[in-house]
Amino acid sequence: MSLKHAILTLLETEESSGYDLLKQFQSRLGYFWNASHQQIYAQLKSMHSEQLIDFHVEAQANKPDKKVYTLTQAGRDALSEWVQQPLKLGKVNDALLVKLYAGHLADKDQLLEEMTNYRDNHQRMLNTFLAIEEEYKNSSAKEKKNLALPYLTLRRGIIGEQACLDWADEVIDFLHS
Amino acid sequence: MSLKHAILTLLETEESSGYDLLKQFQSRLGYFWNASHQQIYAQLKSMHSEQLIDFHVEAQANKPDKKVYTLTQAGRDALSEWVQQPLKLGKVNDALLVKLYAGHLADKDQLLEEMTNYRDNHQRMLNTFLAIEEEYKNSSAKEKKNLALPYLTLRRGIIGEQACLDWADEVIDFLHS
DNA sequence: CAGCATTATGCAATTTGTTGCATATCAAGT
DNA sequence: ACTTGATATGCAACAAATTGCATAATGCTG
Repeated sequence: MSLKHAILTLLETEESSGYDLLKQFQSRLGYFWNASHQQIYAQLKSMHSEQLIDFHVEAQANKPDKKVYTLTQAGRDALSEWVQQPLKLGKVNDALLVKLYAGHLADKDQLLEEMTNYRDNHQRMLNTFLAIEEEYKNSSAKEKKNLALPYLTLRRGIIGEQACLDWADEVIDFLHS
Repeated sequence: MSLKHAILTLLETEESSGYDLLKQFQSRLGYFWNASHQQIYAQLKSMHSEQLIDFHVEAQANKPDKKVYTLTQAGRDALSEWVQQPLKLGKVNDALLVKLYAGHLADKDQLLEEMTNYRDNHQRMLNTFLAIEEEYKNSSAKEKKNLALPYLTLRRGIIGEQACLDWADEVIDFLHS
């Protein structure tokens, strides 16, 4: 049940609507968490009923109203308690690897297409992350200090995506041979 | 619903019991799939009711009996159909990154412990994978050809674990400074 | 021989996540 | 005017995963 904690973490930095959270998970935080809008709205509802978060409705010019959520004290407490608990190891479930393992059942062109598609996706993510890294590098010393930990999570994204690309190149090379 | 396909893939290579599958997911296939024993046994049951797999009970000396599952023709068909379908992008849910993002709420020593623990785990995985790679490299040309695709999935493990270690070192360096 | 780990299997309750559907506002293009 | 796309929210049915419990045989260690 860690979507809860991912949301608490984001709200701790800044108040957001469900839609804001969705967009963050889809873009710059895509590396460490993914969730659908249905999941997010449902989670926000249940967190509100647990009084971990509060909201107010904000009217916007040129856009529909939104519900902006903020942490309550209980929410802050729950987050800091969670941060102090040790984690168990994360699960890996990578369907592409399963598919490649069973790849003799598909034809080479299909695998190649899947792999180049995979490579393109990760290249796109890497570019996004590198752009954010540039922003960070150009920020003031004070900002850098404040953002040091988020920056390290970004580094995970960059290093991980680079690894994806290196591997994809190996596989594509093999499939071409 | 891809545990199903992961299991079909493994059974396509060799017949196995639920426990065998569990052990594979925990060790050499840990990189690409994880599942609990409850999940595996339940999945096998449902796949058997769908007639994708068959089993026979095998008595063992010095160990409890086991149910050894094999693919049926329908199972083979389902697998090769799945391999031919394009995948959607995998989800990432990395609680360690969430925690690091919110790391200012924990104390440095705790984060350090979490990170060194993470590093150790991934070092252990990397060592396992490297040992398997050695085996592969020492196998015959014929074997190498047969195992080419599984070997590429192993490479994903190696490259990915190395990336984990590189990143962990960056973070640990930072936390020490 | 008592206690613990490993092998081997499973059920039931609950929590999470997915899929499909539904609604509504506003901007921009055709 | 009409359609498409982005913003913004949500419900309901279903599938999948987690957690807790339960059983049973065997091997090993003290």
